Amino acid sequence: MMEVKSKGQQVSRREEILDKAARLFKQKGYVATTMREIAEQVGMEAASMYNHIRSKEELLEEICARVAETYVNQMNEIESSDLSPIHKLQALIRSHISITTKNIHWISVANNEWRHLPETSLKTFKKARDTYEDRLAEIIRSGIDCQELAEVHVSIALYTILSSLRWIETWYKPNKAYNAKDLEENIVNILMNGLKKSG
Amino acid sequence: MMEVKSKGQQVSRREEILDKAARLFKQKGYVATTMREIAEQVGMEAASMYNHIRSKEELLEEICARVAETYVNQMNEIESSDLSPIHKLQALIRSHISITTKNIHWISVANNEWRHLPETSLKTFKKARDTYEDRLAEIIRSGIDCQELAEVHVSIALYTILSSLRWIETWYKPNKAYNAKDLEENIVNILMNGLKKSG
DNA sequence: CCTACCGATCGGTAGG
DNA sequence: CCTACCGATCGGTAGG
Repeated sequence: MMEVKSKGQQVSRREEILDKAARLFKQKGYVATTMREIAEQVGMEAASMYNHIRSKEELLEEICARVAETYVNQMNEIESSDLSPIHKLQALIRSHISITTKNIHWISVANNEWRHLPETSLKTFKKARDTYEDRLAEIIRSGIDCQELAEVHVSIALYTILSSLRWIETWYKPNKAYNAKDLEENIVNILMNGLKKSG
Repeated sequence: MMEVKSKGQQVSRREEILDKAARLFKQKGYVATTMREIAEQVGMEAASMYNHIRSKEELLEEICARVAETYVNQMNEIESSDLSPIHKLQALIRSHISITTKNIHWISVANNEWRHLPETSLKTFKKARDTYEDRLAEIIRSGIDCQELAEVHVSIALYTILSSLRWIETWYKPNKAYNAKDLEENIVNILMNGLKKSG
């Protein structure tokens, strides 16, 4: 449910193209990835892909749109819960890390290649992202107001949190000295104790 | 001295090309930026630029190399100081933020476009980056050993710090509600208090 | 520093 | 799903 890409053995040809594209877009960047390279990964000629997709841009659009939707769904769930601000924030961080480690290629593309979206979907994506940030900022603000959080500058705290989370896709490798749970515990610890009012 | 790009009124044509290129590379990405666009910003024909530079790749190489050098110089200074680990870490974070806000385009390009470097300079860049990370990790490790820092996972702490700093170039705008000093204070606060041993 | 131009490669289409 | 192919654009060179 919090998976960006579809699962199961029998995925459609279209899903396969999307997933191979996401991997290549992450690895080489959207502009530097050619349709011929994607086709090679899928195992067909470049021209044949156009029976399943409309354009290269459409691939990027779908990847970004699904990622945005996943984040919004997560935010909806947590925001409507009855947790206190600090616990909402904590839940969001955990959920964010979990989504990222599970869909690392897709998230990476949405985070780094969205500026190459064509105008209409670019606008939509930016709006979704801005709304997400506003809602997270509101949670931080509430936390400060009810004295659960230290009196940091809201937008600096916001971006410090998002930065720490967004960069997971850059350096996280599942086969490291720590697993996704360790990652979660450590990051939550560093961020939350830094934000928590000590006095 | 900690400036990546050269200052002064009378910069050479080459420096002008490099700086315009850095701005465009940050804005559109290296691959999506054309030599014709850079030329237009400089005010000449694309072909004319080749009297000042060798290739498009050379522009990226020089930008990345200068940024890497700046960071290494900064690390050398702080590492050889007689500060305690926690104060070294703090000094590094402050210096890092200062360098970033002063050379935002160049730093952004080095952080996001380095993978498009040609093989030889790619190797050099990666090595410089890895060494930098190792040295920073060593500072964190010392801080944990002498009980100045909490017992976090070193590499997770390392990347959480670097992430928070690297993303400044994405969202920092000098004309915001806070200036570079505010930014410094707030980030140092969030990160350090999260790392500092509370007991 | 410009005009003229080139080989390579790109995203995408026609037609089967 | 493939073969054949096209218009556009790219980084870069020749020659002045």
